[in-house]
Amino acid sequence: MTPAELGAAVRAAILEAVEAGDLAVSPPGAVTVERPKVKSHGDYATNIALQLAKAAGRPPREIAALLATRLGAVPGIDAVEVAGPGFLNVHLSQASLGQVVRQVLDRGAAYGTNAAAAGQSINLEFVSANPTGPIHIGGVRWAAVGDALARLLEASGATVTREYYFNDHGAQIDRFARSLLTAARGQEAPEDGYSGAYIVDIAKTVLAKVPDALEQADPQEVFRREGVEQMFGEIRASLHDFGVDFDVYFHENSLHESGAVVRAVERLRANGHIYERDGAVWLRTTTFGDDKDRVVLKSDGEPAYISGDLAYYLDKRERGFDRVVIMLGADHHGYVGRMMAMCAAFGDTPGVNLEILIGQMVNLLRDGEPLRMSKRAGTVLTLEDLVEAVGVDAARYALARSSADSTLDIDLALWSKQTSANPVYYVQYAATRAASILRTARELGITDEVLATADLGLLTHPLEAELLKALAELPAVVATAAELREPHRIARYLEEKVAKSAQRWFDEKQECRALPQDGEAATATQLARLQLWTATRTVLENGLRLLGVSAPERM
RNA sequence: GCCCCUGUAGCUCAGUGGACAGAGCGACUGCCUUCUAAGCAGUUGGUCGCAGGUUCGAGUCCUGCCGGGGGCGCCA
Repeated sequence: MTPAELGAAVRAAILEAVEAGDLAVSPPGAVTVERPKVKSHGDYATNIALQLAKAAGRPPREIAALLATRLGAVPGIDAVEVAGPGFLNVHLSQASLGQVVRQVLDRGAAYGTNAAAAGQSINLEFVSANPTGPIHIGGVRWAAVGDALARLLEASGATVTREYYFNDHGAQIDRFARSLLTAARGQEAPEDGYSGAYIVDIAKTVLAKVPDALEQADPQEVFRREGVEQMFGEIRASLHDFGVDFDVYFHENSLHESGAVVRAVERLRANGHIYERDGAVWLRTTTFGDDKDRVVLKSDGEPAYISGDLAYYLDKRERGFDRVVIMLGADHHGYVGRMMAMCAAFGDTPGVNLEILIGQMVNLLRDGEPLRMSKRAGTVLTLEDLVEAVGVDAARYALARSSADSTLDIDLALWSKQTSANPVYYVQYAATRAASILRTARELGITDEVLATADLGLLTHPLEAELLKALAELPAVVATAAELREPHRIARYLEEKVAKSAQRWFDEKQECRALPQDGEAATATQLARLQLWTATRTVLENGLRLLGVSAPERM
């Protein structure tokens, strides 16, 4: 019996009680059960009686007792106790616990997926770093977290488009182009320009591709066009090497060239939210809770930055996405108010049609001390540097295992350590251990056909029960992580629940050995244990895959 | 001044209103003839920043204060 099935059984018990006239409440839509921290509180517990007490107008313990009687008769449930203020503590039968293995094996790579977000069409925008330089650590975090979130949402049944907004319009790009031009001429970088060695490299590449670039009528335009394309190619390549590929790379420039910006402004004007003042065109975002109104078209006739966002949002909605999700760094949190107001001004619902996820900053540490990022001092850390220093798996895992609400310290010395100080290896090690045991079983001639006959009710050791319950949690963990947009929950679950209980089980070498010794045939219990190892390997693989991290066969 | 994030063990951090607050690292002690010791067990270590409030129940929700980070442009 899985947690979901138990929850359904509890709900059924409530319905029965209501029907029988024992309980006067409107039944809850779904009942969730949780794993109690204390062993004596059973395999699963629910506080549903406490929740129903008010509506029912009866003491919670009384309701709990009522439900306990009904639940006690459900097959697979060994015992139900009423505890404390009105908790229901449920003990499952061993045979019932073991069935989780069957479910994991049947579903395989699909185990853990759920339908919580079925039918949703989500556009997830992340990274979107400007093509004026390589992706540095600010963007790296969103690459890891954003891609993991995309995988989670897909695992919860949503259709997800990963999108990268390519900011190839405006003053920043002009500065970039000017910097390339001056570099090509062998001059010093302009005052407000970009300097780094990559500027010189790109300038050279452009010159190699367009030898007469400096002689053309508008050389800066040549460097803009070619340089941006070059930079963008590099960004795309390093993201690809990081395991992150986008479905759509959207060019801001296209919004301006196609007239989409003008159309978006006209749409807002038609909705009555546009006015003119001091020669500029304003969006009255204060109508929808923003601090102040925002200029969308500057008095010099140029579009303000936000106008691109207006058109972009509209474009996404017109492409059929009912949910537009954007991940931004904390340095952009000031945009949330105006973006939400913009969403409302279009007649949409902020928080539903538009969702903005703010992630906190990252610091680079050296010897435990924060390091100021400085191009001149050579302390800029790019995505490529990070991958080179610690590897894709360790980098993605470390970036995704912390809550995005917390600032993150990147400690290269720590992240590149191949020890237990580095949790990614802890999880991967458990996965390879499972693989190793299963490999040996095959070598001993234990075939899948033989394994399929295993009696999972033989998994009666307490450490086996712990592991079974850990494996049973994956679907709920995935659903919650997706719903809360918190991929780090997957990592913590893998570390603290799955890998931990698998390792403890493995270490019980006297009582829980899975492989036969001395050329003997495998016992029925050992076959069941091998199936549990197979299920464990599957859960670790599925969980790591959600984070974009590999589950190696060997370490 | 206003807005967002944050404050939990010596350090790094989990903990979507539940029961006795957890993990890793560090320190100390054990465990390799036998499925991978990148592992396991144990000991040590907490006024969950402070003060109120809501609740049967608060690390979690609300208010105020204190500390840390970020943001408040006709920049992008």
